[in-house]
Amino acid sequence: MPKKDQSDIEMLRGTLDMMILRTLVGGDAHGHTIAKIIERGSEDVLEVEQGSLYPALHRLEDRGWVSSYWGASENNRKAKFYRLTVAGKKQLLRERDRWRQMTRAIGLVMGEESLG
Amino acid sequence: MPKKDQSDIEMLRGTLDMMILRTLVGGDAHGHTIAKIIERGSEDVLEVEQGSLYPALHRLEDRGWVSSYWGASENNRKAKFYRLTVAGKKQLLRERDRWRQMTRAIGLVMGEESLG
DNA sequence: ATCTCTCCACTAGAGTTTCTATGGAAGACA
DNA sequence: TGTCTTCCATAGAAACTCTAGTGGAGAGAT
Repeated sequence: MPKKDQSDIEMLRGTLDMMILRTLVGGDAHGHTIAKIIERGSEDVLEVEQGSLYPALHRLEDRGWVSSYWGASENNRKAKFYRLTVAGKKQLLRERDRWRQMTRAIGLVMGEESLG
Repeated sequence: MPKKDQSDIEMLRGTLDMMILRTLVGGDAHGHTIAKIIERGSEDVLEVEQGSLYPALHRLEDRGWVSSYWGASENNRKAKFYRLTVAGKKQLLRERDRWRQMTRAIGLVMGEESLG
């Protein structure tokens, strides 16, 4: 497995929570599945480490953006499922708008044209 | 002055260095000017705090992406000018490509369509 | 001359997120 | 029984930005 580049780490900051919320729009899911959906959805460009994923899920639950319950996974293992709350949906829209505004602003600074 | 939102902070992570390097493509500049160029270039969406800017400049210099020299500013004040090095130009291209790849990947996950 | 404003550089400490590296429990299967 | 895979979880380190300051020096007004 290739070593993660530092720039990857930094550029992903703050986007994991948003992508988790987005994933849950498609229905309740547990951690392992959420990670797979994000990874495959990004054409395997993004990697979701467990050490990032679970703290993020707990963070989202603490803030009330998601709720959780125990159930059985597709493979019949015990798994904690997460559900997007009403507040979480609003948060997702806020974060998506913010993401668009920020990437647009950075795009303006970086310029659309070639740098030589 | 409005309080900075946490999401702003996170989404800017890792992009400041890239934007500084990009700014220096237009010619040598000192810290104060670099900040203004980025802020105005982003239509004042981005704010560059001094507490972020100067550590970033020192970081870039340590890594060899920029070099520095003392001079006089446009207002005849003492100012430390920064110049993009050859290695810095290569780094800028790497970071720009990475930025494009990451934003594209995140865009795929977030979906282009409305969320309702 | 002195005061005040603006420009310009710099630093310490706190806060947040992510990483690496583990540990552990439980079903599937040979 | 033993091993593989799935699934959850945490500790400690690393990195960057923020807030909140310090300090100096030129410019212009009084």
